[in-house]
Amino acid sequence: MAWHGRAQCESTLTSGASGALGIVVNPQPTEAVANAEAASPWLVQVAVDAPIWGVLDYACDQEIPAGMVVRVPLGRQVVSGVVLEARLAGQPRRPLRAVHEVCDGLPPLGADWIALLRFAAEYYQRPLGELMGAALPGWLRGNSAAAVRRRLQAAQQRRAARSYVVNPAGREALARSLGPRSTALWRLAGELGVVPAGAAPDVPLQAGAASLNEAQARRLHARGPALLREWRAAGWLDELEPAPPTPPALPELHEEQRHAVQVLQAQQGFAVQLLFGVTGSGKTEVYLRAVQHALQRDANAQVLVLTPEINLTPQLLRSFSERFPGESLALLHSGLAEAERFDHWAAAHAGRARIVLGTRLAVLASLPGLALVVVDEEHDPSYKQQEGARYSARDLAVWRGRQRDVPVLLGSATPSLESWQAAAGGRYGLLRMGRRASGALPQVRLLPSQHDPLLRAGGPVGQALFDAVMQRLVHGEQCLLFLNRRGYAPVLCCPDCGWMSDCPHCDAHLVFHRTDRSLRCHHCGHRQPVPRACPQCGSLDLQPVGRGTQRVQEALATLFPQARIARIDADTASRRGQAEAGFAQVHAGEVDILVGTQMVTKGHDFQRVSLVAALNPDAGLFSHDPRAPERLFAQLVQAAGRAGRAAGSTLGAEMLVQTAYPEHALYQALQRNDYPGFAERELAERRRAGMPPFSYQALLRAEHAREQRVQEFVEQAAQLAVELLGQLPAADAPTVYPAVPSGLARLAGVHRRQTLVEAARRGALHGFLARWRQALQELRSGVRWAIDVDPTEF
DNA sequence: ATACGCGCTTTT
DNA sequence: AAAGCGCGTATC
Repeated sequence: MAWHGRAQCESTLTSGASGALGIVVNPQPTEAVANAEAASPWLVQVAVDAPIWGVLDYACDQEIPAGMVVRVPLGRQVVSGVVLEARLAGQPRRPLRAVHEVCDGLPPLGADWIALLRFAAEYYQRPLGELMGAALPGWLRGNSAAAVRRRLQAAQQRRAARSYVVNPAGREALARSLGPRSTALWRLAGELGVVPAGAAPDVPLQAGAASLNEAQARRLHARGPALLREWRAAGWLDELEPAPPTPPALPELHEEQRHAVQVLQAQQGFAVQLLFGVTGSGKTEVYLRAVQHALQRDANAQVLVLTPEINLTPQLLRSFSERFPGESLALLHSGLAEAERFDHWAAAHAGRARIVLGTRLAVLASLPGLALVVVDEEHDPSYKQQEGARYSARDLAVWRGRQRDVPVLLGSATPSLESWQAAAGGRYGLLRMGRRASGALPQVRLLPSQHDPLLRAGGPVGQALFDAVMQRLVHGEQCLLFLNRRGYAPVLCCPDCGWMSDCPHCDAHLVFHRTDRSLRCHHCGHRQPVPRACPQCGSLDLQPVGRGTQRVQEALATLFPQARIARIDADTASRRGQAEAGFAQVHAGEVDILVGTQMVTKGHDFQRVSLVAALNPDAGLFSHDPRAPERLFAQLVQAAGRAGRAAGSTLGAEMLVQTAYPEHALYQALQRNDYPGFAERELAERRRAGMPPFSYQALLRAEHAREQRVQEFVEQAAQLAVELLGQLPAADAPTVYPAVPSGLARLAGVHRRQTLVEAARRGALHGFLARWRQALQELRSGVRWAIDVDPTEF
């Protein structure tokens, strides 16, 4: 299909500003307002990324198929949008602006992709254009059709890049032909291992340096690829045939894996399997086999593999690229540079990338050949987007599976209660893997903190934990200690007048950071120097209260003077790669004790760590957030998984929990390694309280700098809700709870309120939400608000 | 989002 | 009177 890049050129009167006297006659280039019937008979509906609820109408001189990406004028800028529909229109009611150009290099987005986004927009109560903006790579928004074409072409050339090696005859001939000068050409030749005659190769050639591909050559010299081809034509170079990838030997499956793989391979069409496997039970191998099966079945098949933010880094990626060396793999996550992400997105959209590995945003990618969806660590909270369109990537993954009638595989050692309940109810299949493939699960020991002398004296480590750590040190094994507070102390306090270091913008304490003597707000980023004296009474005796990772590190240095102690948290990891460097130190055995926040419990397997300890996890037991217990359980299980892969541990792997509530059911279940028991209790509680997954929730979140304005807004919202509920059948009507201040009632100087809505049926909730949202929009309140469907944070 | 206009306040 | 800015509104 031949699409002209320029659908309808704007007739820019460039001469408008150049009158003889230099008088600006028409400072704005006059745009074609395309209402002339003959020129632009087509009316195109376009979704653009702006907080606009409807779609926008543009004029065009040709039909454009649905799904095409177009550039359209919006206000005074030109942005990218997606064509939803084009039709021959009569006289438009008012003059329409013209489609600027069509991104003809991109194949149109498929009807299934548009249906996915329509669904997500409706379900999460957000504008379609906004969802599309989140789904399309940001690079597309700001670049012209020509730039898109160039970028696609460059990627094409990179793929086609051939590699060359110099042959024995060519070595001398090439050296002679180059002459003594032209350093640029010599750089190319040097890369091929050709040295000037007589020059002593003082730098030994690196292995592999003798082959050069066209992409590398381009970086060395603008005409690099052309030169390589010339030299090839002269017979000096040989083209290196890409070695056909050798399929790696497959590891033996253990019994549970074999069963899981068997079930997955027998699956036809849409079905969700929940792979409940303890840490180290070999879930990844099951994913790999399922992916392999899907790819083998159909040459056009694509698989989507989702992973939580942190886990993307090395391990899963390596597993996939090693297992499928010949397949094109696209990565989609926010860490990629914008243009690079576009390349990966385009590879997925073209169907070329057969494996698409990414974080939550990847669930919105265009995948014309989607044949399998895998969601690793499906319980992970990072699958829920917490701003803008607050979608759940896991839920949308399941939706996509149903839409395409393909299997979905959810994996976790601690499944979400939603998925667990779905499996219990038979809606999902359940595949259990309870055996660790290598080594035993760590023993969990609960250490009562209540009457511990060391803890009472204010230390971070009780007697039992001290002894345990000491033992590991003696045996040369590593320990990992974590707590969820970074900084030195969570608050600075004046013992004389009771003053506390509070954030001027948030309802939170300023955290004392000793290294740079600052007080910092971990919520809004506010930062100020530590006052010399109490700002309220002038006392010089300000005391740090509580413990953060810095203070723990300091205390440990005193307790274990012989140990090498490292700390990894958001502070030490502020600069890129610094965390990786810290992890590398641990791997290399240069560290005896690693202190950190939750950060250290994710993603990394430490071969020589045999003891993991949670210093004070009790806060998760009594939070007002109903999801705190399941998050705590998942975190502790995940942390435990960091230990005990140690093959050579003499003491055996242990997970220690310092707690004032060793009898608490959560810890008891943890100790028995009994996720099902924990889930059953939690679900019973949820059922009793009528909470999800036994009901469906949405949260109206509202915020404004002036407290009164938010308050008025939530009151009006409640009033509107009452009116709407009166119109709905009573049996079905959702419950609208009174508005309450959000968890952090004031954040960065903004006051926040929230209103919970709950219904027994999803349909009832959505019927209400759509109307409520519309009514709230019509208020034009000036208060920032949003509806969070299936909220996970309160 | 981004930009603009309106009406109010503050500044000159 | 001019400049400044908080707020509401439209973007096709």
